[in-house]
Amino acid sequence: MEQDQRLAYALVRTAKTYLRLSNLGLAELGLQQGQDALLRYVWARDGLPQSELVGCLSVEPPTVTKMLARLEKAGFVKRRRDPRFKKQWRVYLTAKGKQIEKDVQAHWTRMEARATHGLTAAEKRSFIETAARVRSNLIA
Amino acid sequence: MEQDQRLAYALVRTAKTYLRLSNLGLAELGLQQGQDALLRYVWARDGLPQSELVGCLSVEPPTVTKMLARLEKAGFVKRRRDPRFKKQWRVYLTAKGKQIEKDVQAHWTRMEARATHGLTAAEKRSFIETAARVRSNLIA
DNA sequence: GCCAGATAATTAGCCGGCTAACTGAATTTG
DNA sequence: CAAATTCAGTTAGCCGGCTAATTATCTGGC
Repeated sequence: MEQDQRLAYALVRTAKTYLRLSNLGLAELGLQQGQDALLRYVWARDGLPQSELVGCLSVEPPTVTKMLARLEKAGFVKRRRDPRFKKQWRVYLTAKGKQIEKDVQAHWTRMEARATHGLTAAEKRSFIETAARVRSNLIA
Repeated sequence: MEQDQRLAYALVRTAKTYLRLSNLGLAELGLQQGQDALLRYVWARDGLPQSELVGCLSVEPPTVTKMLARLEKAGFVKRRRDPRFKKQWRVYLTAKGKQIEKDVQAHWTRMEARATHGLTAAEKRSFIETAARVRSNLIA
């Protein structure tokens, strides 16, 4: 079909395929869908404000509220009000949240190897660069 | 961050950005999220069986059930049982469903132009081809 | 012909995403 | 200082996606 000539179609279809497969691995670690994406930022900076997650994840505030509620319920993070700036919540890792980091990173590494199998370094670099240009076209 | 060197990260992030923007345009036409993707197959073959949509969209049966229920409620399609093969439902366009086709295709064309702005034909082709290889790596 | 198994679709219930409308805290401004 | 505004986060409710379990309809083998 002519649709198959569209970059957008290839992009979205491939991303969906990736996410579907990736979620299987995450489920084995006790995580759902985009929870790894959120944890990534908490691993990088323990205690970051909730509002910053909204920015990092490019997602709306209610989405973060729900995700954190579930991650907290599942025992990966806990939230505390900032004592000086009380309208703000900060997100902290629990022991369980810290422990799972290396498993998730191993999962990402495995997924990346599988996705890029048979690509040269140049092909991979070129794909990433084009994706970045497409994204900035869309944001502009 | 090192994450930015991963193809998968670039892929998923760009696709999300695309979908978010695309949905704004679809909303103006009275459609939601993936409803255009489903309609595409009905435009190509009016009266196709519901089960075929499951295959085309690479999605699970309950997802199609829900999407069709909403598209039907919104008046874009109607479903009829196959008279000979009664366990199967077929999906037909309404007048409204037919009318909207050209608007959606114009939307896709606009989005594609915006996404690929500044890319050469070769860059675009190369991106699509790499995406296809990544996808087949993941499916295998 | 009849019963077992495969197949088409549905229901219930969960998660991630959104918008709209709201609460409560902090800051700006008259 | 008080009122208005802006900002952080929540709640409700919708949609697209999933899995698990169920219903209804074929199809095959005995």
